[in-house]
Amino acid sequence: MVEDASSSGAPTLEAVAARAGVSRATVSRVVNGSTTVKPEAIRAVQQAIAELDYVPNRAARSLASRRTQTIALIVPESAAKVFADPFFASVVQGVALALARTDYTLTMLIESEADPTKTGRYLRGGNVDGGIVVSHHESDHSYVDAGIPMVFGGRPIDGGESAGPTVDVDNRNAARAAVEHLVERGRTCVATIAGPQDMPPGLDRFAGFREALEAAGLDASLVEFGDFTPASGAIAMRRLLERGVPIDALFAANDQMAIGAYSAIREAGLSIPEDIAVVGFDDDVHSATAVPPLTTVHQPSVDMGASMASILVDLIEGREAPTATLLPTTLVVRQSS
Amino acid sequence: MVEDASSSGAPTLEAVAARAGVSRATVSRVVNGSTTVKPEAIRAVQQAIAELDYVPNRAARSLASRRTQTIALIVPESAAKVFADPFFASVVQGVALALARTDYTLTMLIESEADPTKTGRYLRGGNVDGGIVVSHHESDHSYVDAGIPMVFGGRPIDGGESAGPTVDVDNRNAARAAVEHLVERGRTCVATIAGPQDMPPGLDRFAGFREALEAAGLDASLVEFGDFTPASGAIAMRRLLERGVPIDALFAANDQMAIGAYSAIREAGLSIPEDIAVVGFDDDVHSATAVPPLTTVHQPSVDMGASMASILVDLIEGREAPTATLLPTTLVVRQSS
DNA sequence: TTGAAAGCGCTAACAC
DNA sequence: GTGTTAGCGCTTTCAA
Repeated sequence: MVEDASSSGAPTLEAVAARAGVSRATVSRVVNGSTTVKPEAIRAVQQAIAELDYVPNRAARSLASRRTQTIALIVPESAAKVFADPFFASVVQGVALALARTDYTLTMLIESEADPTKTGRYLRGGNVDGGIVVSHHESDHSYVDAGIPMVFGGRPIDGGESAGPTVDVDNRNAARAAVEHLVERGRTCVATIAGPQDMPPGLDRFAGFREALEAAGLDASLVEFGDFTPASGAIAMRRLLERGVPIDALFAANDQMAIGAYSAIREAGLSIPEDIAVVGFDDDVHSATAVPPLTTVHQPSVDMGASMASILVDLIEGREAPTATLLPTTLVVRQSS
Repeated sequence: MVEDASSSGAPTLEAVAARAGVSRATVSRVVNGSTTVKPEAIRAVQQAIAELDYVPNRAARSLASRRTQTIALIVPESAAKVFADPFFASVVQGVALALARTDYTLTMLIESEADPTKTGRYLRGGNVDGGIVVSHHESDHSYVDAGIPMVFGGRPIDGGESAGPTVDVDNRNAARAAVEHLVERGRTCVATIAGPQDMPPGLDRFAGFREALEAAGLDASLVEFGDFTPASGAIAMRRLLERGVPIDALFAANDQMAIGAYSAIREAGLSIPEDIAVVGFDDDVHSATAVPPLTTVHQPSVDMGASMASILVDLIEGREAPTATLLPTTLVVRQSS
């Protein structure tokens, strides 16, 4: 179906102007919602736009306005983890959904391990208006001074100044509350499967664990480390059990490791929660349907993504934005504790 | 740090040309790998590019060349599922990784339910060179004739002509093999939790289930439907058990529903695989660490994403590409069967 | 093999 | 309020 015999590709602003009987500038004004246009002109333009099925060309708009209306989502190449981890997946989902309601477009930037400077150069090349970083594993944030606004998920590694606003949950206090819950249930030999200690969530949840036990006067030496994967949780749990000391509760730094621990606990012929009560962290999709359903710390992951997106948009558009946003967690008590 | 006192923002091609002592056209040729440039000129330009830390401006390039070097990843607004589903997450990961090795950029397009035409208009607006569609729930693919190449994950709904190349696994035969495995293990009362029957994977896996049982002369009426979520799996399993007829095996149309079924089976005081053998589909991250580890059909999800990406790039660049790619599945036998 | 020049489709002063 | 006029930074004929 040919819309306009004289045009070859998509209709241009010029075609709209001609059809509406106004100048290109006026069409541009209407498209961009300028208030200084006569109502009748607005109507004429809108009708022409509809008739022609006109869509502004992003590249041209961006070139002329020096804005790209594009936001980069920066994920590490070890993206396996980013997407396999339901928590990150929800954060991404939150970002994407929030942005879908704006005029911004999301582009995914995988940090190439082969060429670590690629990401930074792309950001500095004026191709995006801002960036969202959803991992903290690396401390080499060479893109921090990309000259454009950046928002980070999770607090920066200690010592590293935050390069921009952060959106996070209070991991330490949330972990502390989770462990206190175990203590209140009468558990006295509480172990933990901590996360990697080069990542803030790993560090902070571990700190919360220790705080809770020390406050209760309990031993806090039943510790093994995992890398947030189910398999690492299973391995860590086996090591804890092999110590041969009594354990009546476990705090896992995330749900995936908790689920991994489930299998090790079962292998050992122990039952949950009778022999060992388990609490996780994240409240991912699988925790509610685990057997038994997992008590865990719920993080508002979709909201975190949405917050990051809206903070970034505020920054890009020159509005004020909080430099550190802490979203509330809640302990979801199910049958594992 | 000011690289070049005379320039304000990022260095332009013009600045590179000046520094290298050549024309802008020559710089453009070098950047785009033209072979008709003298080696010494190439070197001079490359050095200038390095010194200036020059990055081509995408918008300008796209405007002039009428190519965008951008590929859209189109996901339904019910993106909750897309990202919560580890299978889709891996597919996306495969797409992203494959594209990271090319000059193409991935932009995520969420199909707005509020304005269903938005996606189509964006695609038709010349903003991307091609699109990858990773869901088939909707039959309204209004973007099929967006005038740009499109690649689809999974075969189209019956009747709907494929609007472009598809990448898929042979769901029917894979399901059939999974069920045959149960039959070979001596199971005779095989139930299934099928997926939604408006989605090809749901349909095809169900068809494979029936085929296998009919070929074995067994009853194929133990069927309940779920929506691929763990919760729906649990509910469906409960309904199956409530029928009061003997069941000694279950084929779930995906792992998430299989895991959901696990809890219903346990609630009923039955054990896996002694009382009921279970086989899933997808081989997602959790299946190996489930208790017991789940026997399942492994899909090469990352490869599927990568295939979609490379097929799309071939199409965009005018190369031939297969219209239907079927990737191999393998039955991973673990302890649940 | 290289340069000059003409746009790509749009925005943004600046006049009117 | 609206039109005119320059470009935004790059690619791409066309000549040389």
